[in-house]
Amino acid sequence: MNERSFTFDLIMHSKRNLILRAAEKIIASGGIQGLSMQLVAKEAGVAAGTIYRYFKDKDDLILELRKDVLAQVASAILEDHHVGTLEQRFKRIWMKMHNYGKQPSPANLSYEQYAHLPESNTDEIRALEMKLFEPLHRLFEEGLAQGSIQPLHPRALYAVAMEPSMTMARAMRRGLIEYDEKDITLACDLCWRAIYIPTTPTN
Amino acid sequence: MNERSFTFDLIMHSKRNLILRAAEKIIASGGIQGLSMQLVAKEAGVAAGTIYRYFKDKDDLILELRKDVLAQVASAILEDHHVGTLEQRFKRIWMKMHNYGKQPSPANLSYEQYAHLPESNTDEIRALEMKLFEPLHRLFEEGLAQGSIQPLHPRALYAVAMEPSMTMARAMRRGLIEYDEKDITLACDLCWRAIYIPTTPTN
Amino acid sequence: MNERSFTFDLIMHSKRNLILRAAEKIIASGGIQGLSMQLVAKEAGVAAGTIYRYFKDKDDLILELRKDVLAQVASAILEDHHVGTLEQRFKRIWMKMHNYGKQPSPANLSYEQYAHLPESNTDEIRALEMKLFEPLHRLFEEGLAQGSIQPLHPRALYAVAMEPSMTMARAMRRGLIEYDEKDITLACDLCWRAIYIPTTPTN
Amino acid sequence: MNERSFTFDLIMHSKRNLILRAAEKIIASGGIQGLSMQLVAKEAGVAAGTIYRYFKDKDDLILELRKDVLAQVASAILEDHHVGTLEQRFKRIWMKMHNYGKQPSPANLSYEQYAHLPESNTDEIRALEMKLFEPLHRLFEEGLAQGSIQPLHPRALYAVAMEPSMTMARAMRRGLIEYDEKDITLACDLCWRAIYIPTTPTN
DNA sequence: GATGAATGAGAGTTCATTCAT
DNA sequence: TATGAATGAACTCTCATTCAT
Repeated sequence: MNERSFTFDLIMHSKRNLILRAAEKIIASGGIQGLSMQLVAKEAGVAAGTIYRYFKDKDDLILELRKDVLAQVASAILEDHHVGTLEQRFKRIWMKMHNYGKQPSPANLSYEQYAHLPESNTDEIRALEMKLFEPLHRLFEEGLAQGSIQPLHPRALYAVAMEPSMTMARAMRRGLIEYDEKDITLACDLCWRAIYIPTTPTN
Repeated sequence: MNERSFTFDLIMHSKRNLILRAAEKIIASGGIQGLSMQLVAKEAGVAAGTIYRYFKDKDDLILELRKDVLAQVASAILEDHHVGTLEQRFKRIWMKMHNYGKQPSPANLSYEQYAHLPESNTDEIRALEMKLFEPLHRLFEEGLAQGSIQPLHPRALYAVAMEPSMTMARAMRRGLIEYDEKDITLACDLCWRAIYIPTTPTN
Repeated sequence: MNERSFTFDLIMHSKRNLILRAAEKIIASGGIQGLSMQLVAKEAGVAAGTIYRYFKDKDDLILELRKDVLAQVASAILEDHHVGTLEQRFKRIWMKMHNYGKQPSPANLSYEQYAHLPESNTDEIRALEMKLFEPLHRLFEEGLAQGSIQPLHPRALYAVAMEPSMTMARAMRRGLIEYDEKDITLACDLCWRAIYIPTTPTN
Repeated sequence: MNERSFTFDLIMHSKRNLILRAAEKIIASGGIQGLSMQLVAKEAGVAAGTIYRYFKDKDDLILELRKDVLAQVASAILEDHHVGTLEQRFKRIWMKMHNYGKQPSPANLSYEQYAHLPESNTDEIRALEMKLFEPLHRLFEEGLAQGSIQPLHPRALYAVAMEPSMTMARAMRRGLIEYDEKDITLACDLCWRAIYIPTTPTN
């Protein structure tokens, strides 16, 4: 049964994955509006009916894709997140986020399509987000605990210091502007200093 | 011709506006996905065919609404933008943006639906954005000229110092968190200090 | 407004009727299973979408058709129902029902498709049935009141004395058997005598 | 070959039967419309493809089920059909039919789904019907031969005297009415007297 | 024999758009 | 100008049937 299960899982996973990747690609280029089940089927090289073996309906496909992409983003951004000082860790995440957000990959392009859907920021997504980005959350908590980060809610710290990374990446990707290495480094540093509280030597 | 034109314009404008407001409301509550021409017609109290007298097609309606909403946002945010010191002007805009972004008005709710549409960030929208937010742009340029603001492209300055205002507003509106007055003031101040360069006394 | 309403009603009614007749015809020849909205549209000579202006969905179309056909049957059967003695009235209805049930008209053929649908014998249909066949019901009630009909619930009287009329008609229509006039008259008479109580002369 | 054949037949028959019972149950609760091959497979605990080993296609499954159910009904109704006088035999069948028709068993509920399908009253079904209900047919023939039953075709006799039994049973099952024992007995007796010719003593 | 994943035609339904009034 | 009935292409989803395992 092991052998069979294993093969089964591989096939299962591969076809499911095929469909997710196809949907991701379509959303990346045409937005959620452009996502039709026929198109996904065609892009994935399966029959339309097959999609429904792996996903309950279109909404379910979108939800699962969202979770999948969220995991991709998190894993890309949080690589090596625990190495170094607080500042090093923060800046590494900032830069990885920036570099990830800059590229026009399907995963990244589709990512920003989900964020602003009304009604669809379900608890399930939020809980997953919480779980996946826990290291970032913890980084802020640590800083708060040792008094080296401004006393704000982690989400506010994220808004002030991290969101600019994505915003700038998006602007670059869209060709609104071109930054050189120096500018990025400066922006990253400014973000860090915005929330950092230098320990004042007593004397 | 004047008299007739005037009346005509009024009617024209009122009906066109009726349609835009209806579309705005629908997008605010159901997203762009939920926008159907029949629904707009019903909400606006006109016949479906009438919409096509004022807008070429659905895409045109959305584009025009986008421009309309952008103007609303700009005017709400940039009120009194030229009064006071650089810091006062910056903080006034930051707070207005935050307060505007917090409220669940149709204009605001529909606003974020447009931002991330692929393919549709046309030059036309960008040019309009440029024009409408010119005061903010000028504020940064002034600071750069007098050396009191970090040497970054205005768009980067916006990303670092302004975007957090909207991000926090959105989080509040969605009930992800609650900030009190003090937190907002602190966040606003941190954003300002992130890009501000204090003038060093010469001695 | 009268003029317009009138025209409107005519058009409204004519198109709605066109669709009902098309559906009736299709059900008559292929059963409810064979009823597809595309087919109805084609048969009625309208676009598929048009059906949805007049009927909420397929179920609604079927329900409305059912009501329509029920009314047709009732009016055909109950013509002149109040003329003559109890026996004459009973036998007239019996014969009309028989003659109606014999013919392979779309209305009649589709009629028997609805009767045995599970779950769909809604209160609405039952109430309509009650109302439309009220004269028959009253005929039984009269006979019961004057003691000239067997003391059974009207529905039982219907089952015993009327249903055979339809059953025989169906058998003829399906070519299972051929009756001549004499047989029908005999069967009709037997049905009447089955529920009739002769008034016994006192002496 | 005998031994193997026997086992084979048992298995064959048991699986085939499993499928028929599953289909019967599904039709009983959801009508023929609700019958899908995947549902039958699930209910029967076999794979979808397996059904096609025992039945050519869906139509064949329905046809075979129809025959199966017809046999069930006939055997339930005609039990002990040859015991007693003509009247006793008739009334026994009438009552059995009534009692069978009253119960909401899968077999009975699915039975009435087939009766009114157009196109499908095939000669095969008719021949089987003829064969299965032959005892009832013979009962009528006997009565006709000895002049104690009205001179009508057996099918007409069935319509006049037997069909009411089923019609009343259906009405009870559907909750349209409640009869007590006395009413049923009366109805049964009326049906019998409707076709019975008392032998007139000569002088 | 038995499985059940895969197929794809076809179902019901929606909706942007047109056009006679 | 304004209407809204009508259109029909395109949508999501189901399901009878097949076939490699």
